[in-house]
Amino acid sequence: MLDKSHKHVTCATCGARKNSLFANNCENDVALVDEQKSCAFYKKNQPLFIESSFPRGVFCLNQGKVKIFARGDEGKEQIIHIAKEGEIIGFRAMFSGEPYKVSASTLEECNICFIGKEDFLNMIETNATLRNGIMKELSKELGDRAVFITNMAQKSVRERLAFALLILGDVYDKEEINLTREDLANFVGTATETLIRLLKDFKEEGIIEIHTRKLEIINKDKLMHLAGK
Amino acid sequence: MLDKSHKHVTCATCGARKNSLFANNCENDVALVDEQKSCAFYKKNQPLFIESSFPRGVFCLNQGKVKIFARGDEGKEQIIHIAKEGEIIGFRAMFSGEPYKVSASTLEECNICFIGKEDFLNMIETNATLRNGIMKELSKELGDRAVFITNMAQKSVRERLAFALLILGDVYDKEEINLTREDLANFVGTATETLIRLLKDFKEEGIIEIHTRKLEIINKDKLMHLAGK
DNA sequence: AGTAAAAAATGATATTAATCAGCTTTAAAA
DNA sequence: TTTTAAAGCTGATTAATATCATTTTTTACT
Repeated sequence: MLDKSHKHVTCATCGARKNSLFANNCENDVALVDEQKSCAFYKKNQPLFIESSFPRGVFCLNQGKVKIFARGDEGKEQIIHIAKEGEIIGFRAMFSGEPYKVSASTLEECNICFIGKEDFLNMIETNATLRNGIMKELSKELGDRAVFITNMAQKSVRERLAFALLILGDVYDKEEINLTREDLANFVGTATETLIRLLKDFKEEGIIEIHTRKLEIINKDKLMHLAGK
Repeated sequence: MLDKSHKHVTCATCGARKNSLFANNCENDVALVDEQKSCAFYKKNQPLFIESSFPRGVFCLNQGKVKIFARGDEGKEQIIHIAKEGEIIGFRAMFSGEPYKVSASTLEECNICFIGKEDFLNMIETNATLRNGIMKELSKELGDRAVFITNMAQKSVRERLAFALLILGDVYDKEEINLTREDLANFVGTATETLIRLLKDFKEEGIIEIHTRKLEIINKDKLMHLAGK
């Protein structure tokens, strides 16, 4: 259970920071930003920002998981990414000059800090290490999305589910994967019913175990083989 | 018909540059790079670089069209983007530290200049205007790809074709869209046969005209409506 | 111009996955 | 702890699109 108070998470001692873009060469910057930033506890299913609104800053995920998703024409969510502890969320829109093209919402209880646009851009402008890290991250994600698009276009739902479970296995690390069937379907890009049937297949094939809503990967090799990697 | 010699295209007088990321505040940089860079004429269907190789620099498209694509497990191409005059190609991989995740190949005769990695990264490091332009571009593309993924997951082939034709209408501007059916299918993410049938439908509905292989958009409004925008 | 190869087109069929409707279990709230 | 709502599950049916086989047209080459 998380600490539900709004008390400040100090960057200097933040455990998530060592896995973040602020890990190296940012001590001075985070010390400065530490007083400006705000920290908050988020309940499950609370929005951080929504598509087509304008960004005011970036979010640092200290604890919990956050889904990043776009909505199709009929309002159906397509989950693009699931962010975990240490990730900085929403920095893309800092540079594009456009409104958000995606929305972000908590998947569980989270602790999240917020850094204002001015402060963030200032850091980017003056700290080359941080900036290069950000550029590297933007570039990596761009590459990942080329793969994502290709998978969507060419793989079957079964293959995409295998791929998705592998990604989620990393995101949830030692924990069990904990998403609603609908969210998982919206990540894979399929109907909820289809997803449920495939999960059952995977279970019967000894690939996963289903603990009510939580999923445990039993046979990662088989999953990799299925995903075509 | 293009000039087929390998003669140098001088940045200072390059017509494509004014529509490029090198348009503003780059006179000094391009003057320096002008002597280092190499320029070449490319025939149709020649590769610039291929997936999983390591980048040595970036390509400036002076004239012609270039497809950027990934290959699925069965080798089928998924076209991610079609670049036109003025675009800088392959800069993502300059920053990611990874090999290329996509391939690039000419769709027609092209004039293309090549700037080495060192020179390019130097410019980025020292020219904030250029750097911000690059970051903006990376960010914009990242947003576009979120939309692309969502379209792939949620739209029908018919809707995606409409969407694709709108994009291609911009890319080819006043010219007619000039792609093989297979390339178009690989952009839309469908089978060539399905694409051909849909093109026929669009033609019968008065949305496009088919001049053998070239396509002309007749009713852009209808296309926008179909694409769900 | 004539020929070969590539691209485009068409028809028939198979397959995947979506949709719809109903039912059960789990979680949340009164 | 009972009630209600949400999430999960199942079966039947339909629809969209891929696949396969073949023919026609266009383009490139000698």
